Amino acid sequence: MKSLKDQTNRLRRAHILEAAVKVFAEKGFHVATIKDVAAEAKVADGTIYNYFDNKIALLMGILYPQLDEGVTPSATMPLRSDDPHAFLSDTFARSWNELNPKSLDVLRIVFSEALINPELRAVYTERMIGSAVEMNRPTLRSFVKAGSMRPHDAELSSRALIALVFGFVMLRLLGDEVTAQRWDNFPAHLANLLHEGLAT
Amino acid sequence: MKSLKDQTNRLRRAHILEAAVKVFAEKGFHVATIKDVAAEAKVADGTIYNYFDNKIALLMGILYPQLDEGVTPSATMPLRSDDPHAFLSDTFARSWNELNPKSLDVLRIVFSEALINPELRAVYTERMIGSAVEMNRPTLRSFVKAGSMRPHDAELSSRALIALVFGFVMLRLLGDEVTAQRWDNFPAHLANLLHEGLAT
Amino acid sequence: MKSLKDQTNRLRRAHILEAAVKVFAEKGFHVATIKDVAAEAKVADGTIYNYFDNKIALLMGILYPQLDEGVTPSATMPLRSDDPHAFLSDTFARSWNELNPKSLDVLRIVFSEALINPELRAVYTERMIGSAVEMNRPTLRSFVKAGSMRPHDAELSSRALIALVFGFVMLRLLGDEVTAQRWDNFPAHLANLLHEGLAT
Amino acid sequence: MKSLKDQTNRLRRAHILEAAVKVFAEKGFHVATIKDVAAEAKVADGTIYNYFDNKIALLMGILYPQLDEGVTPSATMPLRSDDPHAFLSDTFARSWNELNPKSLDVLRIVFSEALINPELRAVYTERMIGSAVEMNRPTLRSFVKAGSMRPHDAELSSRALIALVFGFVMLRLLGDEVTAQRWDNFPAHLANLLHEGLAT
DNA sequence: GATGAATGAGTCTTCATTCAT
DNA sequence: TATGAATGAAGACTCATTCAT
Repeated sequence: MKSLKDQTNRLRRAHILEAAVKVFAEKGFHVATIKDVAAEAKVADGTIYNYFDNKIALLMGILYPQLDEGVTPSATMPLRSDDPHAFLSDTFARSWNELNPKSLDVLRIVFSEALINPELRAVYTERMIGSAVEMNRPTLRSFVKAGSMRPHDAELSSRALIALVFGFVMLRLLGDEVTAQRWDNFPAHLANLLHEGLAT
Repeated sequence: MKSLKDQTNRLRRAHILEAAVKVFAEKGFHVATIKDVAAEAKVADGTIYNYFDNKIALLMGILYPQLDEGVTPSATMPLRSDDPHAFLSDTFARSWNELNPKSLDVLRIVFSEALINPELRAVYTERMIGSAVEMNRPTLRSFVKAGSMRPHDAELSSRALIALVFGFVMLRLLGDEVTAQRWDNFPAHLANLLHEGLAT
Repeated sequence: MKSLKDQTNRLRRAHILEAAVKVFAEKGFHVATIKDVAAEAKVADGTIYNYFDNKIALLMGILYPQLDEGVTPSATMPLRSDDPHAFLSDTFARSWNELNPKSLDVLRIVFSEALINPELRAVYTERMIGSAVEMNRPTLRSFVKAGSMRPHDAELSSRALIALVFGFVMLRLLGDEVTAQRWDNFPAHLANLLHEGLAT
Repeated sequence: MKSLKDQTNRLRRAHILEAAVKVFAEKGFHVATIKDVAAEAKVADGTIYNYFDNKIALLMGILYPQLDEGVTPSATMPLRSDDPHAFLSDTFARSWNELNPKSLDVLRIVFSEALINPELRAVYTERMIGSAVEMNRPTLRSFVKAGSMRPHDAELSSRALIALVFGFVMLRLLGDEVTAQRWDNFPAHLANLLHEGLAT
């Protein structure tokens, strides 16, 4: 019984969150109204307040699952750490794999808001960037140590990997057409670029 | 006489815009109020409307000078295009040179707003990304043609260069501490990274 | 169920309109504030916007029922058209019958606003004056044709009838005391005046 | 010297008033702004305040000359009081003579404002209606006494005369086309109508 | 729990008025 | 005296939130 209620509750909550993601991504958190979200979710305004304390709680509800997963999560995709090129390939492939339309909508909301909301920024940066760095830096260091990568500052390079992903996300979210059209070509291209360099 | 009034007018306009940049960067365009901007500029609310039609005109006033310059502008910094490594160094150096605190504030505002405002996005993307690509792609292609870079898709690589810059801007704006602390190390590091690659 | 909500809705709407009539008549449309109307209706400011799009919609809400009726409407009062004197008596009696305090308030608002608002003027004039003329002119003509009135230009006379009514409305609205005190004597007096003339 | 200054002062004042009449008649007193009037008069906003205390003083400046004259003034047009029909003719002719475009503009402003402004209404009614009645009633009474008019309540008839004029002013101001087109036919028509009546 | 009308604090914007030049 | 920029009070309108049904 409790389980059934719980189930329904969870579903309705998720349903509202999904509507919120859509609406916030389209209009922005501040411009979108609770009425907009309610209309999208096909519930009454007041109903939303049965599942979320207030408008900001909606935003957090969108943000936190994302935080729980990290930006390069999913045990579903393995990450080979034995070979530098494979590692780079896997890193980008994983990120690209995560970047489906839904998560891009979420990133649109999160980026837009985190840029100007210090609290959100603090939470997000620590979790997302932190966990991404923790994932890359040790591996890069181990490659250098093992002599399979040339000596370089892994702290900086790990940031470069993240920056590349963030940068491409921005290019997509800002509507760059080439980025969108050739989206699937980038993981391999970037892996090569970083592994081989541009020099002859 | 006309010149004097014009001068004062320009100065006051610029003064208000500066206040707006500060306030919008701190609170975000939608959360910041005209009263906030007026207080920061130490003028009355109504005075702002002597210089700008409405709140959105303030945003555009911030945005357009930026657009006029492009993201990698400044005839002040030359860009050597004879040598691949020099070109990459100059490219990043130039971008980093542009990214002073004031322009980062502007980017904070523009990114945050462009992510959720299609019109702004259209203008910004076309101008900023477009002009940046026009700057990189032909040079990359000429290097490949001349045999001083290994063959690669310049369309993709030019996006990668821009994505790196955008990505690092995001890392800074999102408050990543390492990025801030080691900010000045990145241009050289990135130039090397892209030129030599990580392979041994 | 729908009927109940509809009913409440209509009632509240009418209640707000009534308050608006009172307030607009007292202060004038432009001087009266939404807060004034809300206070008179004993609702919050925002509530008014649940029933009317904006302040002008309130004005139109006041105006349109009036327009639907015409200035000399009401099937309740018959208008004898067999005898000239009876016709004149009925015409004025009818108008006077319409001119209760509530409709005088409405006329105060409409006249004041229509004098300086071309759109309102166009709508009002066409409907109100037009329908009044359509009512008088044919009858006057038929009386002339039948020989029960002396020959005269019915186009001009029909305007004179309307002008008399409008003029007395103005005298009342402008606060002329004699007009107010002897209000009920005018229909008969005017009918005689126009029928017999002043000549001996 | 003083006379010269005085002269200039008077002229400028009149110039501003003229602009105010035009602007107020077009937009209405409350909708028109001081800036509108200043633009029409081709002076700066502040200049108006050198000649008038505030916006309401402008309105009064428009109104008072009107009051000083009364609505049926002008010693220029004689009013024959020996013969009923001549008297009626002269009365309407005089009124019509006063109703030039400029004074109609003034009446548009005054009527619109007096309808909703009790103070203005009090002043206006007392002066305008009062003086008009003083002009008609005694003459009507004398005609009755002399037997050149049939017995009737002169108090009511004098109001009817005024109401007719006011009513036709309203018909014009509200944009009735027939009234405008046949404007000059009304004085004679109305004099006949009231003198002879409509009866055969 | 769901609903959606009511609320009223908060915002943008206007404009009469002032006053330094 | 003329000017017109600065002022800030005031008003239309929005919308997150509450709560009676």
